[in-house]
Amino acid sequence: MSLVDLEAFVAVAEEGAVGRAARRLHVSQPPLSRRIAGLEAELGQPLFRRTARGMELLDAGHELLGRAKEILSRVEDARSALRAHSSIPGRAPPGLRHAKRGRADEVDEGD
Amino acid sequence: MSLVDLEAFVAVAEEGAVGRAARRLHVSQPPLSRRIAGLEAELGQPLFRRTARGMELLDAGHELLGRAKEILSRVEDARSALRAHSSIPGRAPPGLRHAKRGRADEVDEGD
DNA sequence: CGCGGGCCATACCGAATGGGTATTGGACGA
DNA sequence: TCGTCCAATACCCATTCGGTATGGCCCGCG
Repeated sequence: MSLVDLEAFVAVAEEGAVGRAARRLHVSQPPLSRRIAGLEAELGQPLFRRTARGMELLDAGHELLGRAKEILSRVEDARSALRAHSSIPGRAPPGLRHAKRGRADEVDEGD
Repeated sequence: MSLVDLEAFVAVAEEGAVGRAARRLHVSQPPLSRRIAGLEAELGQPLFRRTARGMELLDAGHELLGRAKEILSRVEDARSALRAHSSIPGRAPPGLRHAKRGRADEVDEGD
């Protein structure tokens, strides 16, 4: 269970369909579908019921949804806290992230 | 910032040295060292000060430490809640995780 | 003062992860 | 029955990631 898994899960839960969630997350449907399946496998139980027109949250899924959102928001908090806390000792304006061994530095554009 | 990053960070913070943390996490030192460096790069600021005998938490590091532990514990909670909640609709005893596309199913032995 | 042992960082390589395209199969509505 | 929307699978390639080997630094001890 990684944070990416949780984001994927939340997106699918909220969109009610892998395809739509995939568009929302800017990935294609199959990887996302696999990710959900992998998450369910890891947890040892299904989170969704596959219907003809999408994915419907199961009980376990509901249980997870709240917690997942909670966790993701804490992560966001941590990120911004760190940003705020930014370099009280030795600052360095963002923009130069000197990531030696690639770390994509992704930007979230709001389309 | 992934959960693995956070675990790594916490381990290093608590052990005070990458090498010891690496042993604790059952990985070798270089990947862990890289992971910390990557995390710092991603956050845009150092979390540790490298001294001759280990890693010393910086302010930003302290800030992160609490939050990281909090997040990790929530994740654990989610896991056990899911386990408890286990398959009220359609059970399936653990042991068969049918993970199609490898998901290592790691077991944490307590050495 | 040189040697040994602790530490972290880098270089390099091979295995595993992960995303993308193409495709299949089921369910529904026109 | 056909067209559409859905998720799952098969396959392939790029990227990520961990391990080994190595280097450089700093300290304490003989």
